[in-house]
Amino acid sequence: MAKCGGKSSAGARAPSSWRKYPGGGADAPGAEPPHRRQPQPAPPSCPTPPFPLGQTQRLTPTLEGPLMRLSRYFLPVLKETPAEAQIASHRLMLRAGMIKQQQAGIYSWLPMGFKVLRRIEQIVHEEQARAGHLAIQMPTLQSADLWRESGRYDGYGEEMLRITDRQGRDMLYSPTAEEMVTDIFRAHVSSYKQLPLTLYQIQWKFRDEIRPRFGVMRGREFLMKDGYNFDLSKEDALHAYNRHLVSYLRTYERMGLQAIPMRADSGPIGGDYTHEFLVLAETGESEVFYDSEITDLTFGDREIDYDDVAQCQSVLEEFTSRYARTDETHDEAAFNEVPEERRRVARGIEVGQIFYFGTQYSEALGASVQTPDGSKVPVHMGSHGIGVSRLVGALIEANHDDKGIIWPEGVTPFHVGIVNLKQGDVSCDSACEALYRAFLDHGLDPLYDDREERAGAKFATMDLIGLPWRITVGPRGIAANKVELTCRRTGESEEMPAEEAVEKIVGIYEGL
RNA sequence: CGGAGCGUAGCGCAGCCUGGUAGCGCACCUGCUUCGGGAGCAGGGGGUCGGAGGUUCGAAUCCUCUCGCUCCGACCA
Repeated sequence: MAKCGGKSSAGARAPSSWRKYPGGGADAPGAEPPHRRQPQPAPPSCPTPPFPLGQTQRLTPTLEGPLMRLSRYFLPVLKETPAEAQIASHRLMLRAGMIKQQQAGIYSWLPMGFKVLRRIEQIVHEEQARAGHLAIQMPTLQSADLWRESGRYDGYGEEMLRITDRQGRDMLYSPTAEEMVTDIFRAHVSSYKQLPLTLYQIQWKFRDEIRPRFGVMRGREFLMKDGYNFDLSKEDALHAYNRHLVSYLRTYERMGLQAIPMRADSGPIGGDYTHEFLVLAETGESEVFYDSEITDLTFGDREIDYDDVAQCQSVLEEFTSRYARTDETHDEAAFNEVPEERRRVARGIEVGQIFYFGTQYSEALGASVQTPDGSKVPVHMGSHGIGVSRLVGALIEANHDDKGIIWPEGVTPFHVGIVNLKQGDVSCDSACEALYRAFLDHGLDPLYDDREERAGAKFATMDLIGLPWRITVGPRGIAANKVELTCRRTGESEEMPAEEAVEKIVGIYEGL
């Protein structure tokens, strides 16, 4: 995204264009339809669809249904830790068979890792839709000419991967997309009446880092949600800025993460108009300084009207009123005004960033609109990024123990693991099958460990891959009509009838 | 880009210094036993020793070049 000088920040990547957003992704169940301008009254005689809307986009059974049995799945777990992995998330992602490194900073995503990536994407899409933003998809390969127009082709430096095609045309693998989205805008928008507009995509990016490390946390190829707002005035653009801050708070919280907005380095632009979102973690790359009161703030289930300027402003003020800065912008004097017992110095992982940068690109690329008085003005813009692939690493950094990953319910690749302790035993097998089908019927993703393995191996695998809930089915319990429900995070177990366990798990996920 | 290190079976490693035609653990395959926290025994399959060139009767081992990866620093979503 675009600090003005051309360096950018924010980031992560997401799987690409073929990924399906059933029902349009945006209107996920529970998400209000995106009313960007005026609410549209429903067409009077809209026929009732033959199936309940929203249901089709629940999970992905069509893609993976038959493969949720571990015996048929592809989950290449490792007992030993590959030598190159230094930090917990990298180690655990390799051991849990989520990723495979292909080159320095470039990874393949194996089924379970890819599933987590898609869960994160789904949340991002739903929250973007809620804020009224529109999903698009731009190419990863872009023409150098567009970047010459903005002046960034020569300015960007070695981080940009430059490619030449067979005709000798200069191209590049996009590290960010201000130029291209502005090109789209200028081609199709010419009136203030078409504003405000916010377009975003979830797309793979490439930055040729000198030294990739920490697995997907600092790769060269990464999946990122990058969004761009177009507004008539600075005032409107600052509302877009606030709106993004609010929607980002919601987005991270749904993933089970606390990401603290911190005043960031705005580069040559100056001003307060950029915030980074940091997840506190020992392995974070940034040193952060904050008032401990900031970590008590949660978004909760408060109602937000994203068109309400005052409300978005007040949320921003609430979440940015305490001292919270990275080492880039740290101000020792201001920090010292925080009561000593509340001063915290820690480390954080940057999982997102928002900017307002004004008319830098709209002027360079000629993106302007006509105002009511007939004059032509360049639009005010901002850009915003969420590091989707990086978030997978950050989530694990923030949620693991010595046995493995502990997924928050919001992003877990499978909602529940079913462990059959005695494969081949008729009563155990049928109890597991019944559980498995019951979860599928409720729209949940179960992972059924039906392998011919010993109990210890199955437990170790479940602990490693970190599903939040495990149901253990053994001959002992089945004789008493009981299964065991275990919480991965606390390790607590409880015996209960299978139906009750299903009910409990379903209840937990319905409450999300 | 500066400094350091490593490439030997899918993974983790030994062998290299002191050249003699490759080994261990895990994983994998077969059988038997075992079966609520990564089982035991027996048998078995799998390796252009990153690549190229050189020295030598002979190179995983010595020399040169090269490619890849990792770590520290600088940098960074």
